[in-house]
Amino acid sequence: MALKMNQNQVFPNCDQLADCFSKSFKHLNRDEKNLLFWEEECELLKRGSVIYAEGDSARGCYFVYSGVLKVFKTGIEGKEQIIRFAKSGDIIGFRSALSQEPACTSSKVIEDAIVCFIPSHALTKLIQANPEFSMELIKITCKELGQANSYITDIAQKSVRERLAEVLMQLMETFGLAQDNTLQISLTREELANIVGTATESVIRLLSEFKNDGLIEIKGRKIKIVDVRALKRVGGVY
Amino acid sequence: MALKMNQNQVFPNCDQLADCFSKSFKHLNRDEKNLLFWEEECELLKRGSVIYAEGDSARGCYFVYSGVLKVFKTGIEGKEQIIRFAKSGDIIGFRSALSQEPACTSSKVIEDAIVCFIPSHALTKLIQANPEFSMELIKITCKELGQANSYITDIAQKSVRERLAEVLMQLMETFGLAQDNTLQISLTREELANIVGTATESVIRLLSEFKNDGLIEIKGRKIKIVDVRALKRVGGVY
DNA sequence: CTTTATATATGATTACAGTCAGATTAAATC
DNA sequence: GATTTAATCTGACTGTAATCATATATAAAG
Repeated sequence: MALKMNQNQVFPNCDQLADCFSKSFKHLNRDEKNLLFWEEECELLKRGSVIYAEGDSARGCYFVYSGVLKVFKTGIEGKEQIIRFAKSGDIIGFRSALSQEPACTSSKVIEDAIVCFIPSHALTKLIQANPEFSMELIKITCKELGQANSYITDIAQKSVRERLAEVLMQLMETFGLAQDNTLQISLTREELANIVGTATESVIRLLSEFKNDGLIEIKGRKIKIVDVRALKRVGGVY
Repeated sequence: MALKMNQNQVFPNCDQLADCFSKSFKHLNRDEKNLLFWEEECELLKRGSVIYAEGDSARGCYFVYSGVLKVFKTGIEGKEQIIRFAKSGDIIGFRSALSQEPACTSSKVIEDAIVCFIPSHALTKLIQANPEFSMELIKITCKELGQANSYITDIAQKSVRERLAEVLMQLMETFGLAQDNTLQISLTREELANIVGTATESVIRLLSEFKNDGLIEIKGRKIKIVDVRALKRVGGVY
């Protein structure tokens, strides 16, 4: 499965990984970064590849060097609920790596990604050795928890229409817009539905309503954000 | 607001607090527990009291010695979404204490509680000094995150009927049953609705359906669990 | 004990969104 | 480029659960 980076120069070296890691974790010295990326078990993964799946007992976690992943749970009759996305600089799967419990989410590639495996022992050693790192890990987890709690409230109280508008705004925040105001991430209607927590058909209908109302423009999977203010109003985002 | 414990003997002393704390955090020595509870800022709070509210900038977090609290977010038109409960041995509010951001949830007393304030600096000092404590905090947060993710999936995919049955099972897990199989927590119908994420009327209707189907018995706010297997089946809990 | 407020209960109505079915288009694969 | 597969779209129908209205019961307050 895993390919050593030196087999192919598309893979980043230890320093490049460490630089990228510093986007999220600032309090690591050179030795500590070397510890994390010593084994340099990088993989180049194409759209659709599975990084780990619900129930897997993890021997480590994964650092995303490039590309985009979705983290999701599999619910009733296999329907995915997308929990979050991970992009360059993010770590995924450290929950089960640390608690030594089976993974409670799965992770798949949305945009071709380079992912680096970090063994549990390296992560644990860092927590032992570096309190600032622990603190950052706690803060990252707390932030995710805060977002999860917000999403519980939204999904429980807002309509599908409101949630879809909100999700478009979140995607704009997370992935940004191109020069032509197009979302820098392209998802299938089904994936959008699996974020919003609704049926694919509902997303299709609502997207064309948004188009008719002049809020967005659609070219296939590319969504152009036309009226941010109106979308935020629809989504109840302030 | 805060009352020193030595003013009134209903309050626990430092050792009692430390013992209770050890239910959740096992890797603390005597000195570290003393650090946490040195100030012993305990409060006795009655049902309905607010511990902290959304938007508050916290100077610390709270340790629950006894009683039950609800942690919730305030959504559309003031409707509460209950995120979780906290009981003896739990800490609440450390997210905003550590990140120095305003609280993103509120917390209210459900059953009269004794709560002890832990200042941010004590918590931070412990994280600096004790990696095992950091690890426990990370694991606790991760566990909460896992539960939040499950709940997102449930609320997005299950019916109100299924979710109510599931919530009853969760309450049974968390608070246990008395000798007569009655849930050891009594909530208003509105509070139940604010966990499930539905209207109060729907909870009322579904509870009496469950009663007619022989799954539960109701005496006011006391809910007697009659048929666990059937409730789990309805809730899709396995 | 009486009054007021809050919680619970039930009915009637509406509407949002899910499901099912079929048609069309786009994307992969050979 | 042809074939297969997957994704998108549209329509019709259904059902769950929200809302509104009102009655009753229970708890809190005077």
